[in-house]
Amino acid sequence: MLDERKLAVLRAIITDYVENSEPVGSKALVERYRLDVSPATIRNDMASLEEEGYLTQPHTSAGRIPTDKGYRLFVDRLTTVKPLSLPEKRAISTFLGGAADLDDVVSRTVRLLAQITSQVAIVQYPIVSTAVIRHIDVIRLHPDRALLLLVTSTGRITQAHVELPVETPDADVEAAAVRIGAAVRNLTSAQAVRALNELVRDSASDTVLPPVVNAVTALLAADPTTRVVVGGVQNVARFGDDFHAAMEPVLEALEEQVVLLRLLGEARNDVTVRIGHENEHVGLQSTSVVASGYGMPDDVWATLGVVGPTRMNYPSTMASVRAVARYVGRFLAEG
Amino acid sequence: MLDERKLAVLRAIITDYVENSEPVGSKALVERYRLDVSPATIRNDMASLEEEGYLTQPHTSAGRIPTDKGYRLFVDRLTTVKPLSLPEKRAISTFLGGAADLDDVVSRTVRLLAQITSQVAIVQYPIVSTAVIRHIDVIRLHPDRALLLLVTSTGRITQAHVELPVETPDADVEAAAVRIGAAVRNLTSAQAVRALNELVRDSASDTVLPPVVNAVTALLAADPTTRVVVGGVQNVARFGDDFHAAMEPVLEALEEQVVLLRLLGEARNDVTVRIGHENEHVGLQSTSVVASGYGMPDDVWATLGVVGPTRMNYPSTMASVRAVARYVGRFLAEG
DNA sequence: ACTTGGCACTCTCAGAAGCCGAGTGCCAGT
DNA sequence: ACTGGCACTCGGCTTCTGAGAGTGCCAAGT
Repeated sequence: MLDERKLAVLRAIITDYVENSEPVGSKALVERYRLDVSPATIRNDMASLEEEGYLTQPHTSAGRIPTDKGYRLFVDRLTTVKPLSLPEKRAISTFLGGAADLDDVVSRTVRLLAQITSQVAIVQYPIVSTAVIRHIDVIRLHPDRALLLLVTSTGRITQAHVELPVETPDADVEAAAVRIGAAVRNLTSAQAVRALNELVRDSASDTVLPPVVNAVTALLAADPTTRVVVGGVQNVARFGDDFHAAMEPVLEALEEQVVLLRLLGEARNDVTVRIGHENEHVGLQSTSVVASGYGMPDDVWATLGVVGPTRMNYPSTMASVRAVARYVGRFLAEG
Repeated sequence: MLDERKLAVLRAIITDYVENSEPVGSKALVERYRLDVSPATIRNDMASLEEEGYLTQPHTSAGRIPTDKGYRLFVDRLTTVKPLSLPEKRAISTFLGGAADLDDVVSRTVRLLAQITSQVAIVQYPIVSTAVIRHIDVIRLHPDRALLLLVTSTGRITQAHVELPVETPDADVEAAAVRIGAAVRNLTSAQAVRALNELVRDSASDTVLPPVVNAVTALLAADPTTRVVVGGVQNVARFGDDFHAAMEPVLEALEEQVVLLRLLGEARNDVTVRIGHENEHVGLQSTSVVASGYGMPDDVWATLGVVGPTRMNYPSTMASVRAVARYVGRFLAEG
């Protein structure tokens, strides 16, 4: 059903459509791409491709445009992600190089991604559970309440409130903090939870320890504040003329942390693409998402990616996302 | 030059234009608003108002629309900010009531503001310098580097890195942290800086104290991380049909923290309005900004506000911004 | 001096008509 | 299996037209 030439035709149509945003016809196709056959032949191929759902016509007797299915085939079989050029790599490296702390790394990354892809960038903060705990701190703000701080090796700070028995002396609180700190330092989230369980078992009499430990465990386990940062929203305005209508739902979706987290999907250390209707969220069904996990090899910390129109340059976007993901992972692993 | 009736005409035109987004003519005006004169009379007044720069015509023989100057007069002299209704007040109160920590308060506020005004909301984090220091912490991440944490009474956490002499024992670092903490606890930023100066003077021999103190002072003084949060960006899509062109620069401006901070302006505890070209930023000259400081009476912590089209409902927007600012201030003062 | 009705004028907008051209599908011929 | 030819379709652009809304101005009325 799909011989070589038909695939070439599909590839050419997508390339052309991505570049010019106009339905592409048989004649223009043979002129611009060296297909070495006549327009009539191409027409037959196009009709066949349309039959099978890879192409569609906006209206009778206009050119063809790719469907989501067409893009999918293109991404899966017709393209290879080219590595970035040396200057591009160097640009990424220097741009990230100046980062001071974790916030800075994330915000630089999101700006960088948005800029080099001209799309909307999304970066998830590294997940605490795969990093190592550096420090725990309990700060008494009120007689009956304390602030719990947790610092990880990636520089990330999470916090929670702890209710305390009112009459607890400050010294006891401090002692509890010290004990917990000693117990979990340099452990991963999973190890820390185990260590804390033991700690509580060994000191059942203590009144301060349990509430604090519970709070720490909750922070470690649920990791409820997994944050997502968005950048380059202004690029939505450039998604295309046909986008002016569908713009509001897209902007709306980008405001919802939950939607974004779902969008990035489960983390994997390679580039994944979700095209048009493959996205669950209705507001984003005329967009595509290109995402990638980042972290160390075999240890994914979080995901980053971009959102753009389905009519996007997939090879170059995928290359950019992959490159940025690798650099960020490497950068965080070092510092 | 501006008798009562002309002002009434201007008010009617703005009211009508805000509602219908269409240039308004003399006939429609006398029909919809009880002006008790003939269209011809209104025409004379309109011509005069145009002469003086309060109105303009999109093209000859269309109706008139207000200029920035017209809106300015309207805001300054033709409107009074009405207090919100009881249900509205209650809605604000319950929406903010459930907030857990500072981040939560800010994010709820920005969502609330965006929703009730249908515009883009901007909320600045409370400035550290007017709050009181609750806790200071120094966490050694590397032999030559430590993380400095600063927690204020509003629950805000700021951080910085400190370079340390490599051979410093952990105990010294801890001791320095304790001394500094004791010196500045429950002081405002300004008081703390003074206290730290004394501390350094009294212990000139110490090698650890100075770098840490310097870092703390820098955090307190420069307050470089004054953050701004934006929400309701999807509302830009509703600013109006004529906005599709000017949309990208607006979105771009909303991404720049610096621009936003400038936009909110110096904090004052009442509502200020900046209309169209009164904004410095070129991308925002077809928008208006309604902002207000918030905090305790006579003690402004930060600013919040909304960005919308110049053709907005000023009285209701101003009322909403004022109400939210007051509630947030009160809420933070209590908790 | 202000207000009003009348009137001529301007200019946009919506719809109709018509042409152009790009593109298609199909068929017969190589 | 490919190609050239041909009839056909249909959206987009231009032009034209009429309708309608709105204006500015003037002369007359209060």
